[in-house]
Amino acid sequence: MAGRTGRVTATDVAKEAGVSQTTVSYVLNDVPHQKISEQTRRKVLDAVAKLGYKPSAAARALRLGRSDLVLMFLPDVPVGGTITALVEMLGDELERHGLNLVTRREHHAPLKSLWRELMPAAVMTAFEVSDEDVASMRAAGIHVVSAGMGPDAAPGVLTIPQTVIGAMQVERLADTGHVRIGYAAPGDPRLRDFLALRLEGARTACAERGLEPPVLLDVPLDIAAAAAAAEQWHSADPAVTGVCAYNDETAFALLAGMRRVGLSAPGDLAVIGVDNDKLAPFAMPPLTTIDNNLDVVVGRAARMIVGGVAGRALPSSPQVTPVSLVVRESA
Amino acid sequence: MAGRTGRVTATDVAKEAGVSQTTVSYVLNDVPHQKISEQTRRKVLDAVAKLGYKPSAAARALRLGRSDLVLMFLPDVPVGGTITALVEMLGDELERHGLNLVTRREHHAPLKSLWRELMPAAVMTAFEVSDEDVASMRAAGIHVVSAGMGPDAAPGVLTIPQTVIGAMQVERLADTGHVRIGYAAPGDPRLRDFLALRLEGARTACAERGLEPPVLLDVPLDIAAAAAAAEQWHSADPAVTGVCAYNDETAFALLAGMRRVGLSAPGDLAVIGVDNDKLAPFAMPPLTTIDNNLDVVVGRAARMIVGGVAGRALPSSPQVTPVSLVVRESA
DNA sequence: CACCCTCACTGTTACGATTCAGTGACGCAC
DNA sequence: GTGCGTCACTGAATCGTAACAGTGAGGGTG
Repeated sequence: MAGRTGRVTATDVAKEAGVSQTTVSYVLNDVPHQKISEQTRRKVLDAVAKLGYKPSAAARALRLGRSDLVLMFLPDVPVGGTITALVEMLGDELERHGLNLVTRREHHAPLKSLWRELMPAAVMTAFEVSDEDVASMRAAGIHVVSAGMGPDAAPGVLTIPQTVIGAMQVERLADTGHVRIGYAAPGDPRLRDFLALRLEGARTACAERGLEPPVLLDVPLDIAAAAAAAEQWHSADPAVTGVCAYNDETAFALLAGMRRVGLSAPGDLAVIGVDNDKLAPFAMPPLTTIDNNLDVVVGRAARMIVGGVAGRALPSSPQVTPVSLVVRESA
Repeated sequence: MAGRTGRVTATDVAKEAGVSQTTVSYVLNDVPHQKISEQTRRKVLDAVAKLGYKPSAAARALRLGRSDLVLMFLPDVPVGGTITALVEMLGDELERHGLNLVTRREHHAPLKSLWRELMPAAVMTAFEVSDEDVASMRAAGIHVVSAGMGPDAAPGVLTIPQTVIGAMQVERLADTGHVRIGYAAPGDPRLRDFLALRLEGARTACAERGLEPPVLLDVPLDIAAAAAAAEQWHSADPAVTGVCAYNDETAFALLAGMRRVGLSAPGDLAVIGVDNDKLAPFAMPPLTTIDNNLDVVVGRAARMIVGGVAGRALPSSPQVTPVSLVVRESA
């Protein structure tokens, strides 16, 4: 049955079923304009089951010129948090459609080298990629789905509107009576791009409400440093009474720093995070935050990727994900 | 230069360099017993650079009978937390050696079907796999690295000793004067296997110290439920004064529940977690926990995988990862 | 009964890499 | 000057699948 390599091939199945290897391929791929009798189809399927045949992904990829891999390029941000969850969810979803997700950090491999090697069915980028790169990938028959973070909702681009996040934070604080707003930036410089957009959203929202622009301070993941920032906001004149944190991590650090210097939320300083971290409900006090609805993003991304691979065109309508406010007690 | 497919092949490089395609392959793979003159080598390398040639992973995989993919089977535990970080780190590490990590949940695809399709260079399993499966993978030339969680340190198996974690938690509590110990189990039934081992470790440690076995209560990720559990421990007779939490998440929930009913840590109830979550220092009070040193695990796993693929034998010595106590304030 | 279709298949090639088995050219020994 | 051994390459087979280009059998038409 199997050759000396031990692998069961389509030829083995053909022999077992008493048909040609071509027929096996036609049956398994449900080739549109090929008529296969029910009887033959059954024989082939039985042989497949009996021998436990699994087509070789490598041979298929070589023949088709593209693999069943989906390549995801990630921005070079610290591990953990939102992106990791996104990867996890997307991987699960693609798996259901027979695709395999492989992730890659932006800085490690220059885009170009990798996609030429792997010939992925699709590429998903979670950061800005040059139009030139996108064009050459598209030319090679690869479906490219981009996740933008800006406010620009280009057709076929999946957008998580970072500016809206910042704006929504400010609005919550303004709605609860705060007029002097602070912004807690993460220490990590790799988050610069995200920070810039969220901050811009916050600034714009302040302007729209007739408030001063937010007072920006770094809040690294360190209690002492966070405490210093808290004091600085609290003792400013006029005092900052509400702070937008870059994310929940930063918010946790800030809350811890506040405790260190005897400040409490939301009384002395209201704090609102971003991400709706699993631990957010257990913060002291429970953390009010912005949920970026990753499940929606993942669902859409998966649909665009799977659809694209199946030959359907990308949606031309903007794909902006809604973000939502989760009110708890800290703001 | 390139065929009608647009792809630059080794044949294109050969033509450009004025040598045979075989020679190109020899140069690029540094084939041991083939003598290639420096001049020819240079010509080939120049042509490669000029054309931007990248070997096709699919063709290589077909020929070699194995791809550059590393397949990782994960237990079906909730997303987030330790395992996700491990995947992230391992992916980065393998990438440095030209390998691509693909993850798969235990429940989705039965092991067998996937490895036959992908012909991975190695398979890493983070849970128990039947010896039969391992044997057939090994027979197919795939390197299998298993991460066990039990106390058994089989040769070639990477072990994160879950029992030691539970024991270490108890020891910390006992060392700080606690004699009546509680154990906070997570609500999620999918964590059952891990729970059983950690709990067993805790039980054994209690016995060795001459303490009663730990009082087990469920602490789901819900403040009210956690509060109830906290009161139950606190009002027991004799009272439980120190609790081992299944992980940091559970510990956060417990601490939040305790606040709800006016109990504080470590005074009324000392709490010790597991995982050394990024947010652990910012808990109220800062969370004492067990660090399972994932970086060490990842380093070893990567070394075993890369070594195995390169043909080196697996280390025969036990590969038990040290876990360590991180003392903060909650216990 | 010659012609053309459709049906239900089969023979063969191509995808792009690795690698076994040569093959001239050259040097050296006897 | 024949024999032998390196050296530095090249030709061709091979991996397993997809799909193009047939092919014989059977049926309907004029």
